[in-house]
Amino acid sequence: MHSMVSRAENEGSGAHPGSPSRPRGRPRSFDRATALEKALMAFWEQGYEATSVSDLTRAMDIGAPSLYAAFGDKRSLFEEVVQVYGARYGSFGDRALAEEPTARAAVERMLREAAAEYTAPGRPHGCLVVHAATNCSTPEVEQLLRDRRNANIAALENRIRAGVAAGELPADTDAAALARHAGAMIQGMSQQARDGASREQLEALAEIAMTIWPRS
Amino acid sequence: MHSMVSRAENEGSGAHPGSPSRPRGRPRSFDRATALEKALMAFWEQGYEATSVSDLTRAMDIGAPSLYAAFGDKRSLFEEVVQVYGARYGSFGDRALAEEPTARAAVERMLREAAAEYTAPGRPHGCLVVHAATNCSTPEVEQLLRDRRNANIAALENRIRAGVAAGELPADTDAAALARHAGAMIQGMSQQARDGASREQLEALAEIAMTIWPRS
DNA sequence: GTTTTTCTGTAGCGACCACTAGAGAAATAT
DNA sequence: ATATTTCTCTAGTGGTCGCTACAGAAAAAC
Repeated sequence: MHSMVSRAENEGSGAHPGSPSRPRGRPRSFDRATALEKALMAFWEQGYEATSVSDLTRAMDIGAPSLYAAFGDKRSLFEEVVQVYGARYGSFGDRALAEEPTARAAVERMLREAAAEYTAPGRPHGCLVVHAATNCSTPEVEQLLRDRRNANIAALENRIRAGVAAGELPADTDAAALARHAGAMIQGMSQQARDGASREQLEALAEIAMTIWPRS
Repeated sequence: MHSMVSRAENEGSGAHPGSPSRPRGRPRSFDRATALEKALMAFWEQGYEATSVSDLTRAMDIGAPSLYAAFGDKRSLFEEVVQVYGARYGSFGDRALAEEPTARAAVERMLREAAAEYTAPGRPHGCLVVHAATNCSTPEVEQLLRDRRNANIAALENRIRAGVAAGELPADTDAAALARHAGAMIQGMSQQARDGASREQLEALAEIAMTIWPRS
């Protein structure tokens, strides 16, 4: 009888009394979004398997029963974390694809932003989606992240195809291969960021990678 | 205390009596090299953390005490596995660097061979060194593999510098960035192989990556 | 043969894993 | 006030983790 997501989230702090749809019983004593952010950082830094529920309750500063009441179980919490991560930290790629006028400019911006995102100070380096998956003994989690990576490559390919159709790239451009190359660059840069590469090193990498593109 | 590597390895089966330096007591009933190969496959497929000692004893078909007597502990066994992996499956890069006449040809061959190696049938896809590390709760193991990856990039850079010195590449070539790019390609291809990319897809990727190089 | 050395199988160690029952505390509604 | 609802805390569940003590089996040396 797990209760699932029952309440209406209480977007703000929700401490003011007399609120329209305030639930009946004792309100929870921690901020759900803040706790979720702490869980995100823990998973991002250590990966799914290596982050124990003890780690999570310590990082989120709540008891285990509170965690299970608010988020279901460890895997549900992680899936919610991946969703928040995609919206908050992993959206630069989609933004570049949507906003830049040409595919080449979009990919160039994507690679440059990845260089910055993956080495940003104050948070774990690299990409949570790329790193939290490997070494995972729970197949469903592994599949979840694998699907996301492949979907990103498919999105890249679609954007490149559109560029070809628009005449900004030669008609014989191998869109699938170009997409895979960009995907590999992203994944390789993520790995190297974990291994200590600096932002400058990754930017040099991104610049070089762009020279494979046909000149506009 | 712990006996470490005491015996002289008994290269062959060692079953023939009257051998010169046969040890005194009961000989072990399994072939050490075969068991090590089984452990290699298990670690390669699942990663370090996700491969339990139970998994290992089942794959190697020996009891836990035999495993500990022959290999020390789980981490020692893994370190030996990494060593064997490097010699047996991870040497194509070093070979390409050593045997090809130019740096460009070496990297091109390295990328093409990676496409084949990382998707070879009958064994796990991708690179053990890249994948067995992430999500690892044992810092020493993580560091061991990180050092190996960075050493590979350093080797690439050295080879490229030599190519510049030999006049096969322009004097202003950014050797470090070229090396990082190739390293990222390798790591990205490894990741994509894990995610289902075919050999043909990776080969197309490698071919494209080579166009960044100045034409000889 | 006996003695010595080493391996193998059973069985289990303490520690940690993800997870939860149950009781009391704290807020609501009436 | 009382009754109701929900959260939080303590404590502990069975399960698996990496690892090992111990006894018996199997080979060597003598």
